Amino acid sequence: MSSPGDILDLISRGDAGTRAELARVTGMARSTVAQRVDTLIAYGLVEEHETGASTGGRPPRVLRLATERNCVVGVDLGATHCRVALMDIGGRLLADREDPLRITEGPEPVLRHIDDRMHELLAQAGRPLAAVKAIGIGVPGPVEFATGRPVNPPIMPGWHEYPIPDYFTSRYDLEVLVDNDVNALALGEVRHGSTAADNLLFVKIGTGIGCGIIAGGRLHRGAQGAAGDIGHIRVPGADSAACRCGNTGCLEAVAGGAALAARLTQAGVPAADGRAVVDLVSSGDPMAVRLVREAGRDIGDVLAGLVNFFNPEAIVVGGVMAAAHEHLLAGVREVIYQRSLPLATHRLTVAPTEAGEAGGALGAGRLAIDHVLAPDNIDRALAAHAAGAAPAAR
Amino acid sequence: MSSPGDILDLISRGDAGTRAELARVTGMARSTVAQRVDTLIAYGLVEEHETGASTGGRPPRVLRLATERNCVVGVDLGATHCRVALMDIGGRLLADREDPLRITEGPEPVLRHIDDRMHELLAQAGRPLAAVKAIGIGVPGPVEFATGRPVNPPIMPGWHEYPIPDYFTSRYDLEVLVDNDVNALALGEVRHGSTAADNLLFVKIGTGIGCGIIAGGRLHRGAQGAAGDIGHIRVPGADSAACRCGNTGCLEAVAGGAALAARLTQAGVPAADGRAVVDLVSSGDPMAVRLVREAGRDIGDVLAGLVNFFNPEAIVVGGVMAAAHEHLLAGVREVIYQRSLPLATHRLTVAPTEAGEAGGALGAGRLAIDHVLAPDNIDRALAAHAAGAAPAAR
DNA sequence: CTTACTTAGTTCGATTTTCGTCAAAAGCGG
DNA sequence: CCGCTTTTGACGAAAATCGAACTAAGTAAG
Repeated sequence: MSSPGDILDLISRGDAGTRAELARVTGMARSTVAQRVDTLIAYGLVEEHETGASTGGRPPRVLRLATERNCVVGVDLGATHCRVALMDIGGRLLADREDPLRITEGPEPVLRHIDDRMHELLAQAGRPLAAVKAIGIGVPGPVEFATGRPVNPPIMPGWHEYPIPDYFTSRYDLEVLVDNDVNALALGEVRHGSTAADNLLFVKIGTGIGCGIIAGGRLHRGAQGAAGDIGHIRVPGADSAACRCGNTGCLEAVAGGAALAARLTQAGVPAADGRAVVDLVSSGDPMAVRLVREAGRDIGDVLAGLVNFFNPEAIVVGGVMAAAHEHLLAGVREVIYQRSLPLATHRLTVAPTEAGEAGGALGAGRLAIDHVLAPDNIDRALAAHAAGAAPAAR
Repeated sequence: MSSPGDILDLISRGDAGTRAELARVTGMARSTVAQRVDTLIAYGLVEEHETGASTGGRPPRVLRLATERNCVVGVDLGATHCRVALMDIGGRLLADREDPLRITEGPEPVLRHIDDRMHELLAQAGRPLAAVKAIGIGVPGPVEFATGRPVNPPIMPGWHEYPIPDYFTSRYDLEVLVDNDVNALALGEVRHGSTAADNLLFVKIGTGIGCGIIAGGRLHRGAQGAAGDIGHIRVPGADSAACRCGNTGCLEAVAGGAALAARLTQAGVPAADGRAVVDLVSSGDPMAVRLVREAGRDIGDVLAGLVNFFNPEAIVVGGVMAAAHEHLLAGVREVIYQRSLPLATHRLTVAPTEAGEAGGALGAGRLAIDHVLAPDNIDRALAAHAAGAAPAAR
């Protein structure tokens, strides 16, 4: 028994593109499938496109997601930037834009900025506001996902407990998902990129270090939504490094972008931040290269433990520092393959992210898409639609 | 729309115990619920028991799992022991028995032993063989769960790729689930014990150290079924300890039962194995106490990292060494609360397991029960039953 | 160009499933 | 004993689903 939501799921995943195929895959009668499809078309989620290639008989009519009328907005909020992306529910990027923006300015100005950019992008892409079904936002700090409230975020003063979704839901008829930025990145990697993995770690190495976790095909957020905070795991042999968290020997204090910049500066090679370090590496500065490779080994040390514990099939590295991935990954791989168990590393891939600059925003958009297209939510929406339409028709 | 399987799920979880309650919970018509229940009763999975207490009107008839006719067998295989437990599908222990048995003897003798014990326990409990719907087996090594084949298990020579389920499925009409022993323990803790947690780590500290992972309410096995192998994570400041895995500084080489026994012996207090260490601790030997507490700190060091990464709501400690849990847990807690982030430790509980000696077998049994009662499997079984019965009746 | 064949989609009556109401059952309280 | 409440079973009504027949739209062979 497949509900309309399940049908839509098959269409959106590309598992079935025509009525006949849907009938074969679900095992339901063709007439029933046709009726389900009609419902979805009437509701505006599915469209009939061109007729496909014949396989010896009447050519099928291809079904597609109604990408013209259904979009989402993905937002990547960083400490000093804000990227907003407009995507259709097929996952295609329609338009995006990045601006410098200090998250420390507080919720209202930042959310107003997002709001403005959303309208700009909609105008640019020629889509109406009503086409936006959901907004996904990735923020650089812990969030209670269910309510969309940041929880004591270290680098987001003024955001603690702020109900981010309310800003938009009080103005527009759409849904808002707020999550940690690394979770968005991880989701984007498995659902948008080509890395098909049910168990994946997305390691973001920027100023700090964080990790998005896909466990059994689903995002793992942990009990308090604090999962993935690997920046403060202790690195063997680095007890002298003091971390902003108050402890010593944290991974972030050893291999984070800020830490590398500081160490490089101290060694006589001035570097303002992580990006500066990356630039030095690109230009072949031997000291910077050595430091980054060493950082890779430190990160690898922590990841080796996590590989034993979690047994992922892929580790994807992103973030500012990942731009220097040849040297960084060399160090990471070196230690992982040395320290992790053969069974766990046997088929493990360690690779840089394929998503570019817009990765975070695309991942956040994917979060929104997954929510909009979730079979349960579709069925609920259709039921509400039918209940609202039927009495009005009488 | 709740299928018969879902109905059974509600009954087995205790969420609804009468037809009226089921109707309220599922939102389906009472007549529909009654029909579903009839199906389950006819199939022999549910029984009507005594009438419950009236709440002012006709007293309801209480529905229960048909525990008389449906049992499972849970098996805990250790390096040197084999515990077999007979449970009903309600999770109640009917009979169990433990024998010394070297797993190195190889698959056939060991499985024959299990087979014999199963029949003994059945006779003892007065249940027919046909009542056994599934067997769950926890083994001390990595297993490909889907096929029930061990994968290069270090302490199980001769078991590599051996198809354990076949031994039983070729003889009897039942299903066999084989998993790592720590996974069984973890499952037993959340489903059998009182620790209700969607994200839990069960840390087994015996000769070696392993960890069962519950992520989002489900067992996390990882890509190769190798997840939870925390015994070979590197402990900061222990690089001198050589491990049997070939590396140095592994947790197991520092805090495992075998390592502790060796260190204690070296210090002039002879101890044969982990259990001997525990005995010494119980008798108040100061050296042993100090060592165990130190081991707790080392384990805590690794767990602190995993708490940051995984953000569980509970850590449960079991295994031989956990018998000395006052001192062990003191060390574990000490380091975790010092090194993990406040948000992650805020509501974290660290406690010894409540399951006793039979924990492993009970957990393995729970694995079998969960499989038997899984809504999808129930619906499949009912469909097959109906398809087989209907044509015969004509 | 026609004809046979194949596959896709639609229509509509038959069947099955589910619902909702009604009545009977079974206890409580006065 | 009688009204009240709650549970359960029964049965006709309503809805969902199926399946077969039919139409549509192509390919391939002669």
